[in-house]
Amino acid sequence: MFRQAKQSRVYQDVVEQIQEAIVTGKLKTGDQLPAERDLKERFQVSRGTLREALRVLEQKGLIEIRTGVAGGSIVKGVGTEQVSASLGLLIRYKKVSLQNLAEFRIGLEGDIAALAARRADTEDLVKLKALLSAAGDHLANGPDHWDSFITTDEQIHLKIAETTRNPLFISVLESLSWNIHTYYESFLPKDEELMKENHQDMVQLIAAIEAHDSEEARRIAREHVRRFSAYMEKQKVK
Amino acid sequence: MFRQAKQSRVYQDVVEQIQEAIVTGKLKTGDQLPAERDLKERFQVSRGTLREALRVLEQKGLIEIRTGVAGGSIVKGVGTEQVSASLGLLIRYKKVSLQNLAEFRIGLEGDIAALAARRADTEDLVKLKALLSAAGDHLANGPDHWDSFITTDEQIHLKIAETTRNPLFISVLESLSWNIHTYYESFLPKDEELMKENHQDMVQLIAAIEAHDSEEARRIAREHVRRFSAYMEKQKVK
DNA sequence: GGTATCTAATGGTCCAACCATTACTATCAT
DNA sequence: ATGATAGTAATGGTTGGACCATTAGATACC
Repeated sequence: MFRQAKQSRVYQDVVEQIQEAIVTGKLKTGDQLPAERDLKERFQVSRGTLREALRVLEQKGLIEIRTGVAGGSIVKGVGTEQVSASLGLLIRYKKVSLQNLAEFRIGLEGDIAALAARRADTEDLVKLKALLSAAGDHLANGPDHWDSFITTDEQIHLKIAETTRNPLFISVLESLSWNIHTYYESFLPKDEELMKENHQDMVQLIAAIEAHDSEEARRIAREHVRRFSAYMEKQKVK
Repeated sequence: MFRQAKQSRVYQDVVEQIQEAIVTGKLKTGDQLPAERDLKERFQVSRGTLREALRVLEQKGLIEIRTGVAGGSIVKGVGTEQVSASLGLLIRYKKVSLQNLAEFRIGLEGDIAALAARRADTEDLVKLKALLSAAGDHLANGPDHWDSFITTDEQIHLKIAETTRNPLFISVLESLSWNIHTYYESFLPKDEELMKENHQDMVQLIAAIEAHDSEEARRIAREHVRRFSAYMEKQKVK
């Protein structure tokens, strides 16, 4: 019913004023805030208090702070990084298992593929095919290029997510990929046979997207993630 | 290829040490950190620097700070609040539309329903039916109880998510619901006919879950969210 | 014309003091 | 005894001032 009474913490007021200016567009991405010693005068607070406010804004991803002359706080706008970061923290804290991640990802990538198949335009397809061909090259160039292959493979997944034009799909997938990479890297497939299979999946998936066959795209994507995850699970047991 | 070189900002080091202790479980929810004047000695930093670190941790939702004797920093653990908050910022900044939310939710709830149908046990079904019956009562009691109906409806959705036993589904759905409620509350359906329809959807959905018919559950859930979202979109235009 | 050095502005850190809030305690009136 | 009241001390919140570290631009030098 009621919210907690407003805490009269000075720095919080400073945070709100600046945040509001950014969210409402009075401050635009790239704009530079006055120097700390100026701002402290304008807000009539001490420098320490002002700095606590800036720390909070930085943590929210709204500003970026650089040192040196001509340094200072520049406005970053609002991006998806914070969603990814907080989701990542949640994953680590809740000790979300590889299996949980995989299960979620199967559904997510399926939905993404289905939507992408409906919305892909020529430009999307050009970029996807370029990535696909790059991945194929890396695969053909032998074991030394397998890391590049895996990186490119991830880029393909991300590009497909971008094709949905929906920032939610993009940032959630980003966060998931990042977390899998960071915490389960050692289980990633380093097996040539499997990588070839993965590559074949991608070829088929992109073909389905090009044909705007959304249910087929969903099916392929789900099967792809499922196989990939099963392999990782097997690695883990070893 | 390379990540940005580690910035030698003292407060950042303090943040990482405390955050690591929390995430790895050395510090548990409810634990109290030493007083600022103690901590500053342990980390060998000034009080100002320490406070910047605490501000960041507070912003991340990892600790809560209370004033007064016996006050101090207490560990909060990691919840979905931060994910919700950063998502909320994106919504306000107009990077995520109601349509984006709806689209994402259709996929998510479909996957959740399908999984829930596979995993629901007797206990889950008992709870779901209890909620369902409560929702039916609220609906029958007239307009004064419509808010209760909506609340109960959300609880049903959440309970279904819990039935998946996967914290990712639960957290993401929670975060989504919270944001829809907060930023699009005025578009929520207040129409009796529609609410009855929603309730019917729930009856069917839970029946499908009980029958462990996962694809049918998915279909119903998707259709349900789709209709619900379409109504909200229409309200918005009005 | 290029290179090295200096300069000044800016963020980062530290210190010491005092204010504001609040759980606990001692006191006092009933 | 008991309940209200005032005092006390610990804790976070804020302030002002000083100095350090970093860096873009100006200057001097070769």
